[in-house]
Amino acid sequence: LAGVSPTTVSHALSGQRPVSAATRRRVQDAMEQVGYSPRRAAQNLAMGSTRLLGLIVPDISNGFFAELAKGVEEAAIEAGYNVLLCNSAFNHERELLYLETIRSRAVDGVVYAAGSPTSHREMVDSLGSIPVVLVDEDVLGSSACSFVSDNAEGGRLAAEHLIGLGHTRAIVVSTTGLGSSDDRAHGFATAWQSHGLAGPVVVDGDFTYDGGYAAMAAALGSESDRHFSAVFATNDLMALGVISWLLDAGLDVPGDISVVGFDDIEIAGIIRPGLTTVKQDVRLLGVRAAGALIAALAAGQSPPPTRHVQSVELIVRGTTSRHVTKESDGPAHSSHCHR
Amino acid sequence: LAGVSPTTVSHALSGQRPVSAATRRRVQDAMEQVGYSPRRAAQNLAMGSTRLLGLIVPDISNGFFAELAKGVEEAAIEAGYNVLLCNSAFNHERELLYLETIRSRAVDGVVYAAGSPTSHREMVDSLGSIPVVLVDEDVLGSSACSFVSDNAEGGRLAAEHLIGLGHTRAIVVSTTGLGSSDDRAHGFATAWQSHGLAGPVVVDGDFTYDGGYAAMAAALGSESDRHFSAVFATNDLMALGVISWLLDAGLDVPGDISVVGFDDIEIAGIIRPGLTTVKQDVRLLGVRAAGALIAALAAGQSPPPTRHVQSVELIVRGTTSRHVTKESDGPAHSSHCHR
DNA sequence: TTGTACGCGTTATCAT
DNA sequence: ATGATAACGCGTACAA
Repeated sequence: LAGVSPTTVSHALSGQRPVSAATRRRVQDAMEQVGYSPRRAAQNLAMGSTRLLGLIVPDISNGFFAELAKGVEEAAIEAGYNVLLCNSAFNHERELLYLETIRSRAVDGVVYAAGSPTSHREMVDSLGSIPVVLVDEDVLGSSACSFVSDNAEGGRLAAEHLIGLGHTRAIVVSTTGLGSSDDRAHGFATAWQSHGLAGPVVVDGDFTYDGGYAAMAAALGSESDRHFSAVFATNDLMALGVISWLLDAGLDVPGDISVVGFDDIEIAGIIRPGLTTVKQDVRLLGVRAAGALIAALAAGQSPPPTRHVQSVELIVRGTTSRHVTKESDGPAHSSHCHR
Repeated sequence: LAGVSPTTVSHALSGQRPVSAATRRRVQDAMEQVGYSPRRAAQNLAMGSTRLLGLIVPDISNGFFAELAKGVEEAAIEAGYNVLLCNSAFNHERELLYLETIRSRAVDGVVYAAGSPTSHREMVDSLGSIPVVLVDEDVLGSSACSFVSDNAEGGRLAAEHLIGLGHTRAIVVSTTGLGSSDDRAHGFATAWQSHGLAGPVVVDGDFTYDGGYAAMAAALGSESDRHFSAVFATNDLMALGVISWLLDAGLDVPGDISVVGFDDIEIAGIIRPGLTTVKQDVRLLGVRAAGALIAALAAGQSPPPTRHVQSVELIVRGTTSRHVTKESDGPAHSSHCHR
């Protein structure tokens, strides 16, 4: 060193106790000279805290989780934390491996975006006393702090929008079993029925572009039973798949069928016509989730088991239009509905 | 503990020296009972290695870097490493902060995707002896190991494709100063000129959808000097912006103008017509970069300063078509070209 | 205002 | 095949 004891160096940096200005200068100069910086590993060992946050996501290359990661990182760096990227790749073994990593690295807290409805409970429990916040998906039976978008409200907004345009028959393309998707579908159906309309048919499909395409194909490919003029897909990628299928089937969007999505991903505003969708601010969800976690950490506690619901917004673009009842509105046999 | 010395416990786990089967069992049982797992911080301190990789990206929510992160994580976890997410947000101060983080956390190695042409050299140098691999962008004057897609070849493929379709006049929308974009534009121009065609006009624009749109607007909005039938944009988002502008200007794609992009992002295959583009495998780029880094780490060295170039592939979709010279091929005053 | 001594949990070295 | 001891680098209670 340059003149003083290790103790003084430590306090000069942490400010935990008074250090004379002259001494502090000498310490800082010495640091500059040798390019010294405290080794985190040693600090961890001495203090018990790592200032490291674990971020568990199923697929970081998925735009949703990438956006979430951005928000989490933002809040983390702001508070002097770093983020350990844990990509479970929808693989349970990988998830368990990361659980072990999180324990052995003594991560201070975890932001857990499960992304699929499998065995969350077990995961959350096995974190033991490590503080966790859940994002996007609630975990049944677990009293953990969670941050979700108002999925049901989003479904309701989509329904009200379509109803306002005169639509009376719709189908919903949703990924059954996925909490967020179910909530969106349920919110849509509830609003739909509250207007005295016949409950929308729910079609199951993967939470992807192909899933949306396949769902439409499976539900409507063989039969010509198109008693609907609108589709609500529980995410934008599915909605794009739905639109592709409709176009391939020779139908016009929104001329024949209106389509509403969910998320407001970048493509939604790029395609022509633009996709009408329910926008959720995923980055902000990440910022808030990590913020709550960090606040709890600062207080030496786990975050309170509150369910934080973030509002969503309907973005009206070009894939929805007023429904007009016309002769060509469906296959011949459906016209008896209008008698 | 349960019966033996700390030394034996350590060796029972590491296998660094023979331990009797009975003893190993007792150790394992004891571990299960108390849910013990070695604290990484202490291992770091004792061994000097953290098995942590730093991943520096400018924007994790950008599909390119998210995909890259996925590949890096994959290779890392495979080799028992973890990934520290460093999102610089295109902010130099943030980048310096992360540099300090990387040093203090004693990260074993760094995967550095600079993403912009500012001050890389300084960054790489200040990492000191920490092994680095560069991804996507080379760093001038730095003899670091780098992994890039064959950008020039991609540009060439795009040019050859358009030339094969009979196009003779093209413009290139590129982000000047961005190495990868410049390489793509240069590869295109070189191939173009090698066929004796008049060099393509290069228009500058941000590396985004809006950048592509604005570039077209700036270059062609006021004048009607459309002496071209094809556009090569150096990434897909820009290409989408270009297409949007063309459509807004009342032009047909590919009827009037053919458009080629670069990257093959998901949207490219979703939009109608599909975007003809040059595909690069970003995930694989990440896997290879991290793999080389880890291999070097295992050998106790820095990765050799080789420039690894990964091949790219032309994906022909619907935004390119044969160029036919017709009356309506341009504004009236341009027809004198055909005399 | 500064210094001393100890502990954090693990591994390397040497000894048995 | 196992045990004892000394680091690793830092924070902090305690003493000065």
